[in-house]
Amino acid sequence: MTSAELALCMDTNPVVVRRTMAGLRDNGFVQSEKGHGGGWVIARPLAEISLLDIHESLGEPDVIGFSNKDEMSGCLIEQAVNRELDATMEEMRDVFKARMRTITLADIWESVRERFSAFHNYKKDHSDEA
Amino acid sequence: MTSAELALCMDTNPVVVRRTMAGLRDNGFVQSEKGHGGGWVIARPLAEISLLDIHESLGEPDVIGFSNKDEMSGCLIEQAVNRELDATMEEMRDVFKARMRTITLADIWESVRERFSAFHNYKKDHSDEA
DNA sequence: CTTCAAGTAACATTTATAGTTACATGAAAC
DNA sequence: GTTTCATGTAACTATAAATGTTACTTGAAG
Repeated sequence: MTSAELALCMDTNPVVVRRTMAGLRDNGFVQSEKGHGGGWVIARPLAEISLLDIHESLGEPDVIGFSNKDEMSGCLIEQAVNRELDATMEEMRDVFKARMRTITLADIWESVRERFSAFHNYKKDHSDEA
Repeated sequence: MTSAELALCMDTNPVVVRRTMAGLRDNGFVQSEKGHGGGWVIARPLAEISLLDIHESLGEPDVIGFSNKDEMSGCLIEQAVNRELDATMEEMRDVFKARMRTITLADIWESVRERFSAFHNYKKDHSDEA
């Protein structure tokens, strides 16, 4: 698919798509081609791409919604609170990574297929109603 | 202490202090008085104020640094990813709350005292050097 | 009745993220 | 080969959330 097509799907801009995909390309998860017939293809089996791979390829944006206002504060109270918060943030990041590591795009795709089947069967079972 | 004094300590603005303290006051953890000699006092023993109490009093700002772009998306793939992310976010929030619940201001204060003593003893032991 | 301090609404500033424009690079089609 | 299509990327703009500020009101003590 081209960046323009992906941008349409994701309701965003082709340049944003390219920026986002750049990290995935650098890490070998997708490939891009210029010119006629160009665009993006997935470069590895879905089962070999974890959500953690993607997160890391996107530059590991911090998954914690708070941070120490001043890491080098001279305030002893602030330091004491920061020690607790730092430990908490580490534990939260570990939880995040542990989960993301185990989930692959193959899992996501399978999850999509299951839901789609359920929807399809529901429609079939109820097609003669009302 | 007055809001102005606290603002100086925290390198911020008196109004910001009042806004922030408002939730703590509404939940009974601090009290405020107007006029001469007014200001803020802590209304309960430090051991009875947990970091979770404070977090909740501050309106439970979300501790997760990411979110589902579109919770009601019709895209089956986005939904599948969101199911995984939602479960992850829940687990991360649980980790956060579990920790914050067990830490009280008394713990923080004790931690400050320990560090201060260590610093004080270090200075005493090295006061005749250089 | 003056002074001090919180309460609060309205506004301004800042910062990070996302979106956009513009142009360069390179590959296929004609 | 030159036109077309698509990525690569820098620079700029817009948007939104958090924080800071101003201005004014309420209420208590001197």
